[in-house]
Amino acid sequence: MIDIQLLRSEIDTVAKRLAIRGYTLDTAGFGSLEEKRRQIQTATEQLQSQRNALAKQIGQAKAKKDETQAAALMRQGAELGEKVKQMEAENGTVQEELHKFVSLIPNLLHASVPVGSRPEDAVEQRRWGEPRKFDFRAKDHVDIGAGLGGLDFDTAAKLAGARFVVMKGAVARLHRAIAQFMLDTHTGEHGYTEVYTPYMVSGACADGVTSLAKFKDDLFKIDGRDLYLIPTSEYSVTNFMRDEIVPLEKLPLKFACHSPCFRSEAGAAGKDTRGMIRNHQFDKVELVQIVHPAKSYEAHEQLTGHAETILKKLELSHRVITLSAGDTGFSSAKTYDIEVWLPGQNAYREISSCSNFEAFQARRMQARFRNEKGKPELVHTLNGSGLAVGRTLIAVMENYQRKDGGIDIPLALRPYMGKIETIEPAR
RNA sequence: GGAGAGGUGACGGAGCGGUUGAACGUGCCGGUCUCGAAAACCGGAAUACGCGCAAGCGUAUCGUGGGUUCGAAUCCCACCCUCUCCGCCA
Repeated sequence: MIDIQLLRSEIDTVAKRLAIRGYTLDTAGFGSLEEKRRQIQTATEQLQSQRNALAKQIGQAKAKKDETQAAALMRQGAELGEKVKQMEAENGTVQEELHKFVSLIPNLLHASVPVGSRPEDAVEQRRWGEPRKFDFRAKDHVDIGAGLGGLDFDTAAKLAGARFVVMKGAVARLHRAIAQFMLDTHTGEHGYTEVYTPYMVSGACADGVTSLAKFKDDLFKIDGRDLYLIPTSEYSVTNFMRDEIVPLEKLPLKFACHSPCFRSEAGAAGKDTRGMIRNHQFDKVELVQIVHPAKSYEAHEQLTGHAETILKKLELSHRVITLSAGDTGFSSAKTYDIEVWLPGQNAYREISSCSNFEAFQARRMQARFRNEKGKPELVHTLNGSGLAVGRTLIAVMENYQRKDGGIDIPLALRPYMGKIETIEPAR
């Protein structure tokens, strides 16, 4: 949520900044809603004040045993009470309306975010390694997986329909090894605390990290309950801070979480339907940081670096881009995507998204710290994939494939794979 | 799933229909004392919002949401959560 005070005091500036990301702020609509709110709230509070004063007088009259006086005042109170109730209801409605209006506004972008709304408007920050060259025609992970007997989309479809996968044997183990490797790296070398969380969260938590009203169609909801399957553990982990005020010295908080992620992919019909690039269920190791507002951009660079480390250790060529204004997510002020080279697609594809949300999420979930003056202040929140496990598996399979259909295990993963150094094609 | 107990400020813990935003204690901040510290004593300190140039005034908040009442932390209802016992279970 953006700061409503800012909306009140500098609406034109806010509108201009939102326009950069292609969002048209209804300034007139806000103005009239805000005016209405001002009137109703003031009127309500005045009535409440009258009611409270009257109640106090009645109390005093009763204390003095002046029953006549008390009875007269109580008649007045009954009348006033009705008015108060009506006004309070009206006030509740307008406050809710205003809150809804504001909560649907996306975050303001950082000044360094490239203008534009197309993917091509993203700015490449850096590139690491060379796309691997093969002296044979490189296959994609679907064909490699079939050859290894390790990826089975037919069985998955039988179980749950499209966009799922069944992994078997050494490939399933490799998938597990990748997750372990990531967690160990982030906890052992980057100072993150490993956490395990619920895979379902309440609607309030979902609304804490983004707009539930806007994005509920992307989530799987538990039938008849206020519970959603997490589309990323950002949903569970960031909400550790919901309604909390932590001491200054606790910051920064750094959490790493391995979890499955569930996404309905409602708007992705026909996109990336082959293989396991875009599934309803995938594993991810998520990095979450809760930091002092003055440190969030520094933390953003570090967190992105932590995610990149995984790819470097796996010797996978990748690049880092700053998403364009139009592509930056609803809650984010600035996002770096890390894209890994996929020979099967002959392209760099997203494997991590690292965002600084500034106080946007913190304001939604009232996540605060006690600042240098001892006053509560909103924290800044960040997160990034470190990395998507399924897509990393794809990258490993495609980049480490051999002409005979087998794959080599990257050195960094071998400690997690027993004595296995390769996965050989199925007979 | 059944039976019971309970959810109050940073924490412990009173209050159980009326000057209670909330006693008291601990912790915290400032001061007195001290060479310094401890102890003792004095004082201060919640959050959000509204109106106002400001001083200030007002409103809301005692798990959440409703209700009763002139007035609710206190009474009633529903829900959530925690604890104890029983049952069941990975």
